[in-house]
Amino acid sequence: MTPAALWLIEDNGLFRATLARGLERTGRFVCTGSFRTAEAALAAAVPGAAPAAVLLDVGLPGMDGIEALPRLRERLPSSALIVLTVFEDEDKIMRAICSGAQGYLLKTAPVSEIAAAIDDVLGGGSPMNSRIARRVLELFSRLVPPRKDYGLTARETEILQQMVEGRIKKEIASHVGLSVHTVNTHMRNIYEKLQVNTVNGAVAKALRERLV
Amino acid sequence: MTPAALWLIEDNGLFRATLARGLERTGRFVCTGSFRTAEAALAAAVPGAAPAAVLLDVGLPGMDGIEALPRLRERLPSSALIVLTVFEDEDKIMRAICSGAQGYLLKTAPVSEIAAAIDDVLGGGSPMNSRIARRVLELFSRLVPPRKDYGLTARETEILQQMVEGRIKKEIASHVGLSVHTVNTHMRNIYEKLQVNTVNGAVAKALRERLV
DNA sequence: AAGGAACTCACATGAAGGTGCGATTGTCTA
DNA sequence: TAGACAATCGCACCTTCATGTGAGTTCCTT
Repeated sequence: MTPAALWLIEDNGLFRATLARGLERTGRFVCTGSFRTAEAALAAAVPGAAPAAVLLDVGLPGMDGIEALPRLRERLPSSALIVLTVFEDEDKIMRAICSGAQGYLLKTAPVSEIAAAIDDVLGGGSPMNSRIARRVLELFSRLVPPRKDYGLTARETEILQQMVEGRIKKEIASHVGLSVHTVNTHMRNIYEKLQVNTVNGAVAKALRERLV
Repeated sequence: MTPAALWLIEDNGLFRATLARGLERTGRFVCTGSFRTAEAALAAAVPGAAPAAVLLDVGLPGMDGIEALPRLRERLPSSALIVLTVFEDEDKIMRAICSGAQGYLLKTAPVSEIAAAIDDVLGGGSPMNSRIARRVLELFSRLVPPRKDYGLTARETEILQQMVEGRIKKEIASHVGLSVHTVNTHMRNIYEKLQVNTVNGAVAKALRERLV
């Protein structure tokens, strides 16, 4: 099996060289690109020279690793993008995940582990720390939540939708073809059922719990 | 450290007993509940007797493990729910993830590994197979829309968050330690940047586009 | 036929919000 | 050094909202 082509994007020259040597020594990889900044890598990212995987540091000078992700993805659609991090900032990693990286490795991990993880990614996996995984799952269940039943009637749901659209009572009334008074009454009932007492409370609850 | 209370829900009596014995032998766990069906576990799930974690087989007679998840979650809100699977059916696992399980273990894994994974879950992690993780990430990047940048400043974002919490200007002011006037001004700027002109419009936009 | 639930409309009042028109203070950066 | 921008605070005026209290209709179930 021929070695897989890798790119490294990492501002620390020593770490970059050490990692490159360590990975090449496994015989499974060859570093065809070595960049100090995301800008340099983007400039080199032309079709035809795409590596199998890109190892990308998040803490880069100039363009942030997270910012670079979507652009790299655009220019290297078939390369696996793997984020290297010191794992302090979970939020950064969450943003990286949303930007379409395939793997998240700790810079502190031994080379053998990093190599195994790269293989894993190239084989269709996404190795990730279990704590990160938990964060992902939590975000996930917020995206796809079990919608509770507050016993809203059809009319109430309709008006709640209008509220979520950002309309005021008057507008809702004319949209739905009712008097403001009626809309007012429905909103009271919605408030009671959702246990809130402002429009934005109701809107927040509706959107969070996917009631609409 | 006192052992963590576990429940096992698994129809195969032999496997259940073997697993229970193996886990208890580590000294870190004690099996306080052992059920053949999800229905039996649900009947026993009363407040006060909640275990630290529940190990739940997906392939159960009667009520499916996946169906049982949301109900268990409802009755045992503070227990970790861990799915045991033979890992053939990724789709089942995806549905389990959407139902709010915290961990996914292979039934074929050695007891030591299962024990380590339970510890991991109890410690706030979610161990998962890297192939599953990839599936999750793919689904994720499809669900999460690219967040637009409205150029909100740090302060504005902070106040927008408070708005989403349902607080009124006065409350926001005291929470953030500002005068109502300042909060007012920030809200105006938020409105302009988000192209809205009511709290609930801003809240709706923030939640929809995940600005907060 | 009785009862309940959903839906409709109305008035009034105090609280909260939206907006026009100011101002001063820092901290960057061209 | 001038200018841009974020952040802070202030007043005034009108709009919109929340809520208490009422009542009439239709439709479905018991």
